[in-house]
Amino acid sequence: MIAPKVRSPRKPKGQGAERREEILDAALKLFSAKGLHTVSTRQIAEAVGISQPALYAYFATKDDITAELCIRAFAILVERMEAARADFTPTAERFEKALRVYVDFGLENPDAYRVAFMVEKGLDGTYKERVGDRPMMAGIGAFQRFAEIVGEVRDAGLTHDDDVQRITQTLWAGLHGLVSLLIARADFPWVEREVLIACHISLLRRGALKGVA
Amino acid sequence: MIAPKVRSPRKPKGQGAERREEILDAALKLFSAKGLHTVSTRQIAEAVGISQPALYAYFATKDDITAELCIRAFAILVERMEAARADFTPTAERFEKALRVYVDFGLENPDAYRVAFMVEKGLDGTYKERVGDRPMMAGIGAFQRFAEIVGEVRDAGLTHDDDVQRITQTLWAGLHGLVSLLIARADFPWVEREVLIACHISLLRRGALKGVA
DNA sequence: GTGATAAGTTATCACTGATCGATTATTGTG
DNA sequence: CACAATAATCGATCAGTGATAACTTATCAC
Repeated sequence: MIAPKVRSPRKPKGQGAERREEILDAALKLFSAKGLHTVSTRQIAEAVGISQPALYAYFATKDDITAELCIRAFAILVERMEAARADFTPTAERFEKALRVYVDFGLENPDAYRVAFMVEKGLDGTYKERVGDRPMMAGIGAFQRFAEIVGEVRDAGLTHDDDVQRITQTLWAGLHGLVSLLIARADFPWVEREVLIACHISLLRRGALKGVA
Repeated sequence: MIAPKVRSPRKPKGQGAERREEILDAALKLFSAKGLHTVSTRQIAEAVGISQPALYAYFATKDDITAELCIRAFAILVERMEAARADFTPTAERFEKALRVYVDFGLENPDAYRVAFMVEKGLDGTYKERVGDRPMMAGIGAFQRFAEIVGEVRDAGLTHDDDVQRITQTLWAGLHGLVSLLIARADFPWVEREVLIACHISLLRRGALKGVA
């Protein structure tokens, strides 16, 4: 039983980008399986079948890998939000559906969600320096799509508050709380998950919209 | 300009617990200043004025230090919750005040809050194994005090839902979302903080309580 | 004094993310 | 087909991390 150490064949000349993809895939799987900071660059490299320094030809930093994963995940969220908005009509029911899109996204992409919103960005700003605001900008992109939906509801005169930024941020915080707790504290004695989500969303709807019991 | 390397005098025989206190103080300061995982055990030790391995006479693990800080912080939250409950009367106004207690606590103890609710507990459970659920139990203690307050409001017939666990978890998620985002994403273009908090709390109140515009 | 022992030390380990310079393999060109 | 150019990659290594082992020193009870 010697270590297998399967080496992936060297990529032909122009196909480096392909390897980049392999790295991201391997990293995502490992992060999902073992959590973010228990996974080392060496483990990622081994999963891909290359040496650890080879990673640095594709990513300047370990954080860059997670950042890229996060950006991609947000691209998906933006898509879903746009889809939700495309045929949106300002009713309470459709509004709840839109909130649900966010929750589902978070629960289906827990690792990307973690990287985007739950990873500590050192207070001295070292993380920000290196990785830039790109993941956060991607997050804000999704946030803005969400704000557009909220805007339609407000224009229909359904909201208590009429400041779109204010409502959106408040709702976002409300959604984020649920998603992040369900992800980070999965072992908490929660009420049945589907029930909790439904309750939470209808609470947010009652809080934001008027006239609906 | 040589490194000072001030050594703290050795503690007399029975006074080891005192040193433990010094370590916790130093760690809290460093964590607050530089963030959780950018602070090393060597930095903590130097701040206290002892060698790095000396820490391990008082804490089995670095995580144990943060866990202890977190437990202490939650003791404070429990106190505040009990104070809020002591003279509680089930009105919408007092209810909002209780929610505010939670938010204020989180924003005043961001590092403890981070450790308790926002730190990744490796999915393989290594963190949990080592540190136990003690920080989380402390958090749940606070949660239960909160549930008692919610219970009073329900008994007064003010809530939409009548399942206390359900309401409490939903409200908690709502509060946590705001607190954790304000802590972790302080640089996001938030609406003015006080306004946001007020909006968020009244949204939660409208969502949970009935009959109040 | 003299042992016992709490308190603290130095040296070291395995591991982490990251960098350096050398070394392949592939490619378009002569 | 041979050859230089270069993308792709590797081995060796660095400083820093959390943690451990073995040793020393100060303090205390008797």
